[in-house]
Amino acid sequence: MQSYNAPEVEKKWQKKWRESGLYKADLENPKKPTYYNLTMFPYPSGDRLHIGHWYNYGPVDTWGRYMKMKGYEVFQPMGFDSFGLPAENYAIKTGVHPAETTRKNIDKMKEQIAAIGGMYDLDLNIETSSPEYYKWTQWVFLQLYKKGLAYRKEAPVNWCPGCMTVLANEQVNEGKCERCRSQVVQKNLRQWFFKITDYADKLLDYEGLNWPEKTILMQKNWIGRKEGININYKIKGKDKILTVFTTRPETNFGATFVVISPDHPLTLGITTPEQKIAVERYLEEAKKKSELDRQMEGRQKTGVFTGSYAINELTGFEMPVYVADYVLMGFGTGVVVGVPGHDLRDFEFADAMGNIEVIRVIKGPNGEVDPIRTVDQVQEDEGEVINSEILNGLTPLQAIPKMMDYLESRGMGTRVVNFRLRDWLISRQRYWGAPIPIINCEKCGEVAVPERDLPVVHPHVEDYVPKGTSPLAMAPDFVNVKCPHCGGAAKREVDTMDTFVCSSWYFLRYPDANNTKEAWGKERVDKWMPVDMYIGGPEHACMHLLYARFIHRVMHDLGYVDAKEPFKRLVHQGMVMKDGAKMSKSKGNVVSPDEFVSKYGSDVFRMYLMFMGPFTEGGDWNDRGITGVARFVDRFYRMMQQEQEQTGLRPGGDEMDGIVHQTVARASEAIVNMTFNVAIAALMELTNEALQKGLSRAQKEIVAKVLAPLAPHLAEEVWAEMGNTNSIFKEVWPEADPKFLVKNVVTFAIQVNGKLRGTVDLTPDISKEEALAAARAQTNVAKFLTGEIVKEIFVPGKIIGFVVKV
RNA sequence: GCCUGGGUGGUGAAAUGGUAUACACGCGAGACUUAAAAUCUUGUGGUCGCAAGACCGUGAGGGUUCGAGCCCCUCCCCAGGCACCA
Repeated sequence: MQSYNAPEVEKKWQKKWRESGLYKADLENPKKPTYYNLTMFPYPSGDRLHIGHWYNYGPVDTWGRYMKMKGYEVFQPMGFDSFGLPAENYAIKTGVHPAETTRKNIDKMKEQIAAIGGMYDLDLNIETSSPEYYKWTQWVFLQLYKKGLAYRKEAPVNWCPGCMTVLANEQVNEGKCERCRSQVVQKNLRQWFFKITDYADKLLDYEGLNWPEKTILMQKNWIGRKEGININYKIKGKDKILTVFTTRPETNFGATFVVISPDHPLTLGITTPEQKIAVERYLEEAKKKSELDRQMEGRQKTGVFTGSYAINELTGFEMPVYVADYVLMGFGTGVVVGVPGHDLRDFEFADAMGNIEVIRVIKGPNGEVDPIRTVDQVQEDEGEVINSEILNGLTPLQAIPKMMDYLESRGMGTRVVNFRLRDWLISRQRYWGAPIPIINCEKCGEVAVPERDLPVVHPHVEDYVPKGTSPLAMAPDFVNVKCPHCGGAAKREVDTMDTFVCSSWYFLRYPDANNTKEAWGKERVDKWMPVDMYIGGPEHACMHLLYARFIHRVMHDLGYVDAKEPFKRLVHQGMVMKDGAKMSKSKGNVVSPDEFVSKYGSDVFRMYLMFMGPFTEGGDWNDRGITGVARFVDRFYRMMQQEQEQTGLRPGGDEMDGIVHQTVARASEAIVNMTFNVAIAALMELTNEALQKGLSRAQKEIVAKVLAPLAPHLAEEVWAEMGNTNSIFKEVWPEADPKFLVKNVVTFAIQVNGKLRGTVDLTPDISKEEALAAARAQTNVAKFLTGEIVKEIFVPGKIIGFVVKV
């Protein structure tokens, strides 16, 4: 008997698969139902593939191969997200131009990915930094621009001093740069934005999507839709009106102050001469405060009285108007009405100011009606509305619509919907990104580059180290152009696009990657979109996955693609950690797959990663268990060889048919659930059994097919050794035949008062009476049936139970 | 603080309300071997017991049920997300 030589066998099949076109889908004329199986494309890294890549690409390929055997035309492409900070930073570090390092890294990475032995189509040459690709990224920009969805404005933006560029809100985490962890500062800059807020409502529609609830929830929270009402308050003695946004108008009888944001345009206008100096000083200080300072302050409230009063028309109460930096200009109207009795922040502010009246308008949990004095008495929800005339006796939930109707009918307010989502800031002051196809002409102003002039070629610049303004500005040939409109002297936009723009449409390019006339052909793409399965890390929930949905939806609205949503089913792989921490070079805890792959082979490594636990959960890496999978591969190979060197083993009989078909059922279910660990366990059990009892050839064929998606090389090898000349991946996934799943003996558990007292082997279709009798016959059961039997339980095939009164 | 997931042997982990701990690692014992490795066989939640078996056991405490890892309530811990968003 010959032992299994993984390195040799794996190389052989990888070559054969590549040559036979196993990795290719018939994109033009798929003859089977299409299945677009996609993993988030990687950025080209100078390092070797890490465990995270394998943890992702192995199981995705397993899924793709499974679907292929289920009869689908599977399209499983892979490209490279090659513009952006990782490539650029790598270039800065090595001192080699990013164009060069990117090229080299992609070529190297392609080889490594091929060595996994996945059926990824790597030949489509999708690289976001190639002119053939970014031409169409620029085209996408122009479509948005034409629709008024790309615009430029001066606004306070997040500036990362480490990366020397602005960042989108989504890229700021706890006030720090998502990438380099530098403290982000606010700057006023004129920048390009995509109007993703116009799509806020559309993006909240997840109908028909098979996505993790958690991801949907995260996006929903990020979009942050809030229904409320804008209430107008007159300023006493002034011809000015302050509009506040609130979602809790039912507490308005308890409103006793108003707070305006320091950034609000009316702040100084409503300040009285006596308060002017104090307010101006406060505004100065607020401006100086960094994000870090604010975090240090925590919830500690500061503020200054403006000297003005807003009139609460409901009560006639004259509400002092304060300016305070806890009120953000970016949300609602930048003005807040304070109900200190029923909002924690409002109470904290009132408390900090000292002389603000607190009125109770909701009964306490124990029916309290006395005034609220301390923070822990503040009652934010539930209860019964009191001291509120028309609303008395209602719950807050009932009172809200009534109050809104009331305010609207008297012209005091208007219902509005607000979102937490901000527009997507896409300009970057960095070198390695797609140029924004805009020309600034002194005469004509902002002019879009005509589509026929695309691509705006990314200029070669030697000094690309970030300085705070785009390095593209250092290329005079790039910057100075003729205005496409008037022919006069003009200058190009020098900022580049956020790489998330590049990655928000690449899945539309894959099926039509060589199209030179359009970004994609609609007919072709409609055959493949939406992506049937999209797999990637959960960290993209509110970035890539939101941006991609947005851009795709815009393209849908413009008629370029039929599908509304880009990703039908979404799965997040878990993260592989080491000693409870993220693997990173700085921590020095990076585990390289290479030594394991060369020692055990790709199949074993892939299976071990899957066997560690559920795919979506990831886990802590340790190499102790990999021998178990390696042993399984040897045992499996031996099991498959046994027949060829028949050693008197009985070719599998009925019993093995049952086990084989049960394995088919269990493994199929596990693969569909992405719990590959369970599928592998099922095959291990079968192998342990079959090594004792032997398998018939028909049984072996079934078993090889079940193994195929999990250990493709090994399965293909044993398939060939059985004398088959076609690829096992051209075979149809086996179905569990119910006739083999029926057992003629099942073990029933016998319970007395729910406690296990014995088991008994019976036919599955036995009658209740017979089963109960058989159970009673057991001495150990009879022992516990001393009292009066009040109930007898019979669950066919499973449980025989007695309930005894004690 | 709020919103999500999770807490099961020494370890990674299985379990449509029905025999908890499948599968694997590790460990113990044995076989093969001059020996070791590899491989094979076998045992392996805890306590008591020669055994049959009994009792306890899925983060803690309650509840529903003949029966709960699973459903309900309260709490603790861990991970992820959001966070002065009105």
